[in-house]
Amino acid sequence: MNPTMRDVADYARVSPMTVSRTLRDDPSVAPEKRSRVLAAVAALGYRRNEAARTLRVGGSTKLLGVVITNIANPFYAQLALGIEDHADKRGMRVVFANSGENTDRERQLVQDFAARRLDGIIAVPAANQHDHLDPAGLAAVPVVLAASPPHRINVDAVLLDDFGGTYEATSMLIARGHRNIGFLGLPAATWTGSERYRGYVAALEAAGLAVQDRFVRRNQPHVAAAVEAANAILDQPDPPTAVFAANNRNTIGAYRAIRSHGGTTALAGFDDFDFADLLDLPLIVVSYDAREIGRVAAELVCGHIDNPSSSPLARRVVIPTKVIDYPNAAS
Amino acid sequence: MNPTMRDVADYARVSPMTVSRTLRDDPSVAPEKRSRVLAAVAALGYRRNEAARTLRVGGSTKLLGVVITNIANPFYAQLALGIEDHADKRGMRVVFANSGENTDRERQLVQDFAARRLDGIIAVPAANQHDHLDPAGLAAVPVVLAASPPHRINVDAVLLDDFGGTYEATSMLIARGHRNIGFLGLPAATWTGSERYRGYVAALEAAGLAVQDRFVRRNQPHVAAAVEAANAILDQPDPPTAVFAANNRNTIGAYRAIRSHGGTTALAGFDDFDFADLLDLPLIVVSYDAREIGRVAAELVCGHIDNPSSSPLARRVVIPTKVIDYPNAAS
DNA sequence: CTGTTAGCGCCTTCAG
DNA sequence: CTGAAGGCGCTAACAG
Repeated sequence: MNPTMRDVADYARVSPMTVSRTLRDDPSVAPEKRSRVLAAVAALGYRRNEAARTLRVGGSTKLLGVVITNIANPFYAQLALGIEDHADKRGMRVVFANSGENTDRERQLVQDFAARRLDGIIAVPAANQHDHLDPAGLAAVPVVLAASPPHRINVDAVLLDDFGGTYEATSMLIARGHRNIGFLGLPAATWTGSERYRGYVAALEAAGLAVQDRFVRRNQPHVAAAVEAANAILDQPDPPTAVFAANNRNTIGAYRAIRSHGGTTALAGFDDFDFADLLDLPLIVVSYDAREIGRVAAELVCGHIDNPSSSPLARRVVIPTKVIDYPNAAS
Repeated sequence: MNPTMRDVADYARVSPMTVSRTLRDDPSVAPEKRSRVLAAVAALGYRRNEAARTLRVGGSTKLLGVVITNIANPFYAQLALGIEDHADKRGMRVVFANSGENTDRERQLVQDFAARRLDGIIAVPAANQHDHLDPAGLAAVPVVLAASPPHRINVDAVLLDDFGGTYEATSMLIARGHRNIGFLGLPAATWTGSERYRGYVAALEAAGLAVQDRFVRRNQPHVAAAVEAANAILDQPDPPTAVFAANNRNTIGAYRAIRSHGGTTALAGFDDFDFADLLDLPLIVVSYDAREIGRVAAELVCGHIDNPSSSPLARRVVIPTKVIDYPNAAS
């Protein structure tokens, strides 16, 4: 095994306490012994066991747990960066875990985090069932949700203006003369899914247009399904002249479908991406600062860590969205 | 504070040992006491402190540390997924930290990981200086490198066929008749940077072509710099008719520059990406399974965890690359 | 300035 | 089947 403080003490011919104090830079250690200890540490390759220290001091683990659905989604990668930004400032490390949109796994993960006594948890819930995210059932570890408001539990949340962004982008399509607009959405059971759909519907209604169910598909779990759904919408008689896609997966799918249909259908979608301005068809996207969401979530959870009594506030922070128009000269 | 095992024991009117045994599913606990304990656990919201348990049992933390340069790079996001894939199978969690291409920070991070007694560390080194990644200086925590072979330390590594992929893609450009081929590279001090350059040079030489320094730029830290470098190459009299870009950042930069120069320059680049087939210019990419790199790295590090004596082998696993041609009808 | 005692939360060992 | 004693590695709280 690794050397312990006892070993160092024996080697330096002092008591473990002197080693402990030296390692803590306690000024009340005689310079001579201090250097003996340091030499012993170097000779033995000793490294203090932080876990044991934490146990004794009753201190925190300085670990932040993050449960997201999929780190490969650039949105979550940015979120992760934002969380790390803030965590780093406080000397904290971040434990990431992917839930894969599975609530059971999400529950498992947060329980594991609680058992490990992480200082706080940031979660992007896979669904609308949040009972397992209640700090009350998680050894009182503070929880902050991202991208979805809490359902029947009392925790903070950092949200995106899903409704506003969708409303604005859809309205832009309408302003450009489109009257029949398709919608590729997310499961209605998720907050994001229902809010974005609500934005689409509200924009249509504000313009006096009716929602046509034949133009709406709301459950495409991957790009291939999105392509298929978009094709189904475009293959109808009297198809829509524009499509709104509720996330990047659907935007990519719609893009492929539109391209194979001649590229004359206008497209708008939630989530910006790197190549949006390099594609060969025009595109409107709803953009936002995902990194900021992570940063704010980390701030909120750290607030609870610093002040454990401040729990029952259930704050909401909404991050704004911005619509960007990429004219992309069509082929 | 959180309830402890003592609290549960008192509540259930048994000894702490009985609680301990019950929580471990030790069959030698009377059903009646067992249910009393379980009830107490539920009533108090008790959760065993895994850190304390680990201390006593001498067990592992079941944490894997990962140091990468930037999780926002899709390559590292995939790598992260691969690592998690394997870690999950073993009930391990993953601590991610970004070094931001900074070796000092990288050292800080791995030392923090060692102090926390993580079971293993996977690192994508920021530079060619690896002394701080030697397990000997890290409380003997096993280390595996990804994407770069170890320099003067004795650890396993999972590599990419940087040379072969670049050679093949460059050769494809040559086969299409290009004689003057630009190169947008990475810092020569990094393994990846020198290997990919070596592949470019070897392909030229194999075809009897001379390397022309005026076509080579090797240090673009972000897309804007890559655009600038590509412009500088293309603005020369008698510019190259093709460009090889050594990573996704450079490919994007080159793409933008080529586009603004009329789009007649052929482009090949290391790293595939989502929209490669949706762009409005043809493109050749060197593709590979980044997730597999992570999976293998996790396997290797777990091998050392299971068998601590197997350290001094310094195995190398090379993940193959594949060249993909995206004809992308030009505008 | 330094060492001793005791104990963080849990579990191994060994008597009952 | 159950409990008491002791200790994992570290450090507060006291002596000296």
